[in-house]
Amino acid sequence: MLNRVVLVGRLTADPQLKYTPNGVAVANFTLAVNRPFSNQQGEKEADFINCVVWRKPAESASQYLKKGSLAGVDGRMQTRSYDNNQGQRVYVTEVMAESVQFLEPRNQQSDNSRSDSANQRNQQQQQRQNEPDPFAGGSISISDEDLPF
Amino acid sequence: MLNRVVLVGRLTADPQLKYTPNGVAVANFTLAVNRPFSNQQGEKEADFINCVVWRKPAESASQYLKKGSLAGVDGRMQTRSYDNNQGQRVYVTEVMAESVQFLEPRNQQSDNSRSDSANQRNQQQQQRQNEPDPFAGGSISISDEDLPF
Amino acid sequence: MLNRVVLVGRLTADPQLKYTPNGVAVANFTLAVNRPFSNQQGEKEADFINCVVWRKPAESASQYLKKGSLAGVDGRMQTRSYDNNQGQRVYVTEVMAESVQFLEPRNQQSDNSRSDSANQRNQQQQQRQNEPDPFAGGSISISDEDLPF
Amino acid sequence: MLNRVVLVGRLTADPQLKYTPNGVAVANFTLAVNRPFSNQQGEKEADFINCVVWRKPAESASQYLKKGSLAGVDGRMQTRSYDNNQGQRVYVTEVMAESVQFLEPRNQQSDNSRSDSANQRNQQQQQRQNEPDPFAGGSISISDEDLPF
DNA sequence: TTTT
DNA sequence: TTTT
Repeated sequence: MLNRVVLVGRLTADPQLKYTPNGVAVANFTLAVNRPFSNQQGEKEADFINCVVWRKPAESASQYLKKGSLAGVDGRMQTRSYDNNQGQRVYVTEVMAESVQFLEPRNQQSDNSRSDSANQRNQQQQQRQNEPDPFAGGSISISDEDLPF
Repeated sequence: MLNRVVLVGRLTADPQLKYTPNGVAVANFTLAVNRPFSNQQGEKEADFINCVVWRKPAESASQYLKKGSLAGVDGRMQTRSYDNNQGQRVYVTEVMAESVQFLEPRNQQSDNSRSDSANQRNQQQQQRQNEPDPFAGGSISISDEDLPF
Repeated sequence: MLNRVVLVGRLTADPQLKYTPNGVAVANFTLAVNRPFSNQQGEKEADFINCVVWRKPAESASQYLKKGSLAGVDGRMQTRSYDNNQGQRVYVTEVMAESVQFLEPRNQQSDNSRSDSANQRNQQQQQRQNEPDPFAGGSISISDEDLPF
Repeated sequence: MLNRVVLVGRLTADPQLKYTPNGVAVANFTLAVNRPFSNQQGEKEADFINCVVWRKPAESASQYLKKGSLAGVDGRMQTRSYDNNQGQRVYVTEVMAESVQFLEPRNQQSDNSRSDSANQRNQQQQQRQNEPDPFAGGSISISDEDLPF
């Protein structure tokens, strides 16, 4: 039962870092992966692939990646479903990234090139690391049951 | 912009073979790929991954695979969206299979073990091959614009 | 720095199970992977790819696989070199399998279909598991320094 | 019989472009792919993986890549053997790259940052493209029989 | 809801 | 809507 995905593409937005009620880090981001060939109208197309990362690599991704970053992902495809607020079942396919590569040339300068939301996220995260907050992730809906291992 | 997926799993149902208005074969099937580990409730879980194949391998898949068959897929992840009849945008992620492997031990007997729908499909297909029908795929909604190349 | 390999093929011989001086299991086997197309002489060709597995999956591979078994491997390519007894440097490329799939239909009967060397190996292994031998792997040249992690 | 490899690494040297007697382009290069973890001595290690590309992507690789370039490869593992001049059989494992990605940020300037051998190669290549030389690849030992398709 |  |  093999299940392996490898992607290289660019983030469509800054990664979103959250914490489960138990304090486990999860980051979500979408990779835009350009298709090798143009379509019949001669347009360049891309696939937009949702990725999830857990634990340490989640925090690294959130720290080193931002909108537009070139990144590589090695992971597995996963599917799940939930009922939306209109009572309809929604099916989700995403990539559980086991490792994330930062393919952007190391940026020697300070991080002020970072997008605003990335800076904000970063501050929150730093805060969290200094004082392990009992309310960590308290208001978010991800659950420890989604943990891959 | 790498995009590569490799899967081995079992078909949840017989493949669905169709033809575009131009007579190009497309087959759809879903692979159930069991996860390597049990979840926190100790249950075995699986991912259900939708696959599409075009042209010759579509016809082979439809001929050699049926519900429950073990198959390998080598392809790319693709995303698309459409508006459903409630006017909502639905996002779809699927695997465009470039090659499909039949991992079931070659079945030496006649094919009467085949599920009913597989037999039906097969008859249709045979008919089609004998008399290339001008209405081929006439009533289906897939379009030649989805062709990968 | 992505490095990912996925293979499905047949073992050219029974796996070889050994133990490092520290008692860590390693298995070696070669997968014959048929090429998708025939060559210019119309002959079917295959690639013969050396694989290594460590620890638990090494013991499982040695237990469940034998010459001719269909198996899937998910791992990484590795290279190393050594000096042979003629004093020449030999370069080796192999696949470090992180997981091995047994794609043969579960064989319900006893294992007497097993090749002789597989049975032998198996006996040795069983012995080893019963009385953890201080000389384990004593006479073999693999080293704990090759351990992947 | 799946066989899929995806790599991201850096070229250890400029690619070597040659032509078969029939004028088909082949490029060879080695990718250094850093391992994710340090070894037991705390040293960072890398795997050095030989790659071959044919036809158009061979010429692109030779044009856009040089020693040190970050590149991605999507392809298949291949093995072959030959007898060296000491009459010994040498076994070779390499990656047949079906596609090569240039992951270096597009270099807006002229190409004078190119290594000398790259420039030389390039000139030769340009010459070849202008006047399709009857002696193309005349002195090299690669054969059209190695062509993948 | 999409990236360079 | 899910396979052995």
